[in-house]
Amino acid sequence: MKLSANEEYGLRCLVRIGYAGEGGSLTIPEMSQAEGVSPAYAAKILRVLRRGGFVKAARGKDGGYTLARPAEAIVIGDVMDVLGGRIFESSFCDSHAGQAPICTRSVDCSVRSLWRAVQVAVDQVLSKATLRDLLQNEEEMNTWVRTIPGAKGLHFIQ
Amino acid sequence: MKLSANEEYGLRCLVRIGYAGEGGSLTIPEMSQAEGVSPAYAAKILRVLRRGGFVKAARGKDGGYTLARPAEAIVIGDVMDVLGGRIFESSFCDSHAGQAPICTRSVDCSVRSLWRAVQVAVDQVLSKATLRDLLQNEEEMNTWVRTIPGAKGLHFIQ
DNA sequence: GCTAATCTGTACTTTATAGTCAAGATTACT
DNA sequence: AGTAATCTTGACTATAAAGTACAGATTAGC
Ligand code: FES
Ligand code: FES
Repeated sequence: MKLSANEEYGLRCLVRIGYAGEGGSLTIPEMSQAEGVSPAYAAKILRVLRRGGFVKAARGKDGGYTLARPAEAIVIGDVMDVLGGRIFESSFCDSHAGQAPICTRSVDCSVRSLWRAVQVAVDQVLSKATLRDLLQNEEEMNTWVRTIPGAKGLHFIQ
Repeated sequence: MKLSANEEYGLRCLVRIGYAGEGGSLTIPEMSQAEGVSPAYAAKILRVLRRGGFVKAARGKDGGYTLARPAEAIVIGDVMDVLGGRIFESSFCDSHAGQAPICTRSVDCSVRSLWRAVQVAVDQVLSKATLRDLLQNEEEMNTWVRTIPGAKGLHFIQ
């Protein structure tokens, strides 16, 4: 249950493109230098974002990447699904069922219930965040985070 | 941000040992058959749980694994930390900082703020769950999940 | 002491993820 | 048309995670 490199870098790249604004665009070399990764790797990450429909690319001279939609129309939860999949896929329970009770027939399993609760908790945060929310500084973002309904416990974020 | 195999199997194994009750114990071959994994792999998983201090092992004939503490004293959040680490480790920001703004000096980063919010949301669920809560069937567990403060949105769990 | 059942530790192989490389396709400009 | 800047793709290598193999150590019972 760690963030993958795809998720970390992917979201950062998307934020950088968002910062470029409406008309602005970012090239692979620019992204590479900004994130401190190789151009080839930046290209690979940006491809995932493009195929996910979050950014669009312009080829040729003066080309680059730009947002495919306004920042407020890009839900971070959707981005994360494309970059790194879901925490809990119920297919795991089907394919990894054991012999004895608990998970056997994938029915009546308290563990699965817990995984779903965790997934919902994460979705509550990520489905309410849009790229627009991330295009602000950390302090403003922390203020925003406190507005998430059902996330009262976040008050200890400074 | 997927569940790792360690986390999936590790928690299942712990639940099975918990089911064995106070005096009861489970051997590696038993666990192997129950979970449908090789004995060697079951042993590897159980070692992690043992070194985490959640179960204790008895060697020799009539040996096996048993809980190191009462089920209600085992917090699932602690178990998950041992099995799969945290979602967001701030060390990532330090070691993977780019050149241009946003994450550069690991200050004033809205993305990091979001990761922290996700981590807190997960901790809210996992820090309130004990092994005792998992030693019941799925329906009872779903009822329990709804009692988590700050997780009102979980009502759509059936 | 011997044996069978059990856990323990290290090293190995396999598979998935992370990251690189090189050849090709597109576009703006002249 | 030619050139330079740019994205696109598939295959490649490196590293981490998943899963296996095996020799060794411990204990109960005889
Ligand atoms: S059915 Fe998936 S963890 Fe039990
Ligand atoms: S400082 Fe870590 S994501 Fe920005």
